[in-house]
Amino acid sequence: MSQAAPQRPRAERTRIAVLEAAEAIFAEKGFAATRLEDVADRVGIRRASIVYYFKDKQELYHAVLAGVFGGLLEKISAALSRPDPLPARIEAGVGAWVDYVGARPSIARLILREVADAAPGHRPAVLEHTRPFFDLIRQQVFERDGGAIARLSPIDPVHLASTIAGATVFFVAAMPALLPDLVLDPVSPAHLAAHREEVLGIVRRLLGTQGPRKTRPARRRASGPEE
Amino acid sequence: MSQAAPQRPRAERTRIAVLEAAEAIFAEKGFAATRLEDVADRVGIRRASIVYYFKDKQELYHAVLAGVFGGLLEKISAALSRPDPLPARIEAGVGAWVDYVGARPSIARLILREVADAAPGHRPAVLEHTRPFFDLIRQQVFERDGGAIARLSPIDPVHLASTIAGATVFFVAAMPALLPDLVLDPVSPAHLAAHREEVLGIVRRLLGTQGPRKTRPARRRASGPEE
DNA sequence: GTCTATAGAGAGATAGAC
DNA sequence: GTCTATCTCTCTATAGAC
Repeated sequence: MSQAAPQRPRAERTRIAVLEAAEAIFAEKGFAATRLEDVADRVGIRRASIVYYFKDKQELYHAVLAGVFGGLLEKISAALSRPDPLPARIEAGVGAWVDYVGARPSIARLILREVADAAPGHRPAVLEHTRPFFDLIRQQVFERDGGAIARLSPIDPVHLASTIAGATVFFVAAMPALLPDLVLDPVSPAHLAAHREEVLGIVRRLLGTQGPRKTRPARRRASGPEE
Repeated sequence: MSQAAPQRPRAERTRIAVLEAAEAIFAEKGFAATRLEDVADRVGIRRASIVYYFKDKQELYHAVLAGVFGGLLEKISAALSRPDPLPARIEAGVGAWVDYVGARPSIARLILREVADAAPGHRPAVLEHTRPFFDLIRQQVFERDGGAIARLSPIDPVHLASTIAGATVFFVAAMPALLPDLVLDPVSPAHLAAHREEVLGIVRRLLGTQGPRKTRPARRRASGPEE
C-alpha cells in the first residue's frame, strides 16, 4: 500500500507483470502467434528483459499454465475436500470450476487451445498440469466414502467432466466471440450464475441425483404443441 | 472408377487434395503454426503450387472453413426442415450436428481454435460462415409453427446452442488429448452414439420436454449415501 | 500446372554495455 | 535488472523456367 516500501522487490514485481501479460496474450492469440515483443510492450519493458526471467518462450508459456492450473486445482481441491456427502461435494466442485473460469476467463481460451493442439504424437503441454486433477478426483470422489459414487450412478466420469468442461469454456469464450452484436458479458455475475445453474442441472441429471423437478416440470403430451 | 478417364480434371483433383490436406493441418496445428510446406508435402507437391490455386495462406484457410461449414449447414438444414413437429425437429438437428462432427472431426478443432481466437476488436474468420446458421435456426425453429418454441420452454437458445456445441467439440477433441493413455476413439460408432444420447438428454432437459424418465429414475433420499 | 530460386519480412535468441 | 545491437533461422510470397 505504501509506495516507499514496496512489499515485493522489483524483480518479483516485474516477473509477475510478465506472467500476467503473457497469460492475457497467450490466451488471446495462442502460442505461435504471440510475439514476445507484444508481451514486453504490455509490461512496458523490452523484449530482452523477458528472457532475463524466462529462458525462452516455451518456459514462459509453461509458467503461465502452471499459474493458471495451480490456482484452479486449489479451488477445486478445497471444494471436493469438504466434509459433505457425495453429491453435494461434486456440485461444490463444479461450482468452484465455473466460478474460477468466470473470475479468470483467460483459462477458458488457454484450455480451448491446448485441446485443439493435442494430436496423436504430440503430448500437449497441458498434460503436465492435469495429472493432479485426476489424482484429486480419484481420491475425493472415487475412493472416499468407500466408493459411494458407484451407488449413485454408472455415469462415465470422464464423459461427465468433458461435458462440463466443454460447456463452460465454450460459454465463456464463445458467447462474445460468435455473437459480437450482443452486448453480453458471460462473465457478469448474472450470466455466470445462470450458467452455473444450468451446468449443475446437467450434473444432477447425469448423476441421477436430480430429485423431484421443481423449476421446470416435464410437460406431458396433453396440451403440447405436437400436431 | 476407371483410371483412363478420370472424372475430374487434374487441376480440380489437385485443388481438392490441397483443401483436404489443409483442413487436416490447420485443424491440427492452427493457422499461425501451419506451414504451407507441410500442406504441400502432404499432397506431394511443392509449396509454390499451392499458390497457383489459392492466392495466399489466408485464402486457403477461408476456403477450408467454407467447405467444412458448408457441409455442416447442409446436414443441419436438412434435419430442421423436416415436416415433424418441433421438439423432434430440434432433436434431429442436434443429432445431425453430432454425427457431422463425428464424421469430420477436424471441424471440432477448427471451431475450438476459432472460438479461442475471437477477441474484442478481432472479428474471427468463422463469423462469415456462421450467419447462415443463425438464419436457419430463426426460420426453422423460431418463426415456423407460429412460435411454438416459446410455448415449449423459456430457455435461451444461444445458451442451449453454446452448451451443445461446447460439449460435442470438447468431447471429440479433448478425450484423446487429455487421456492419451486410454485407447479410446470418441468418433467410434459406440462412443459417438453414447455422446449423442447424452446431448439429447441435455437438450430435452433444457427444453423441458424430457417426459417421464425411464432409463435412470431419480433416486429419492430413502437409501442414498447421504449421511 | 508444377517446378526452382530468391527476395524480404518477422521474430526468437544471444552478447554485451550500462 | 534493463537496455541496444545483432545474429540467425524460418516461412511467406514472388519471379520466372519448363
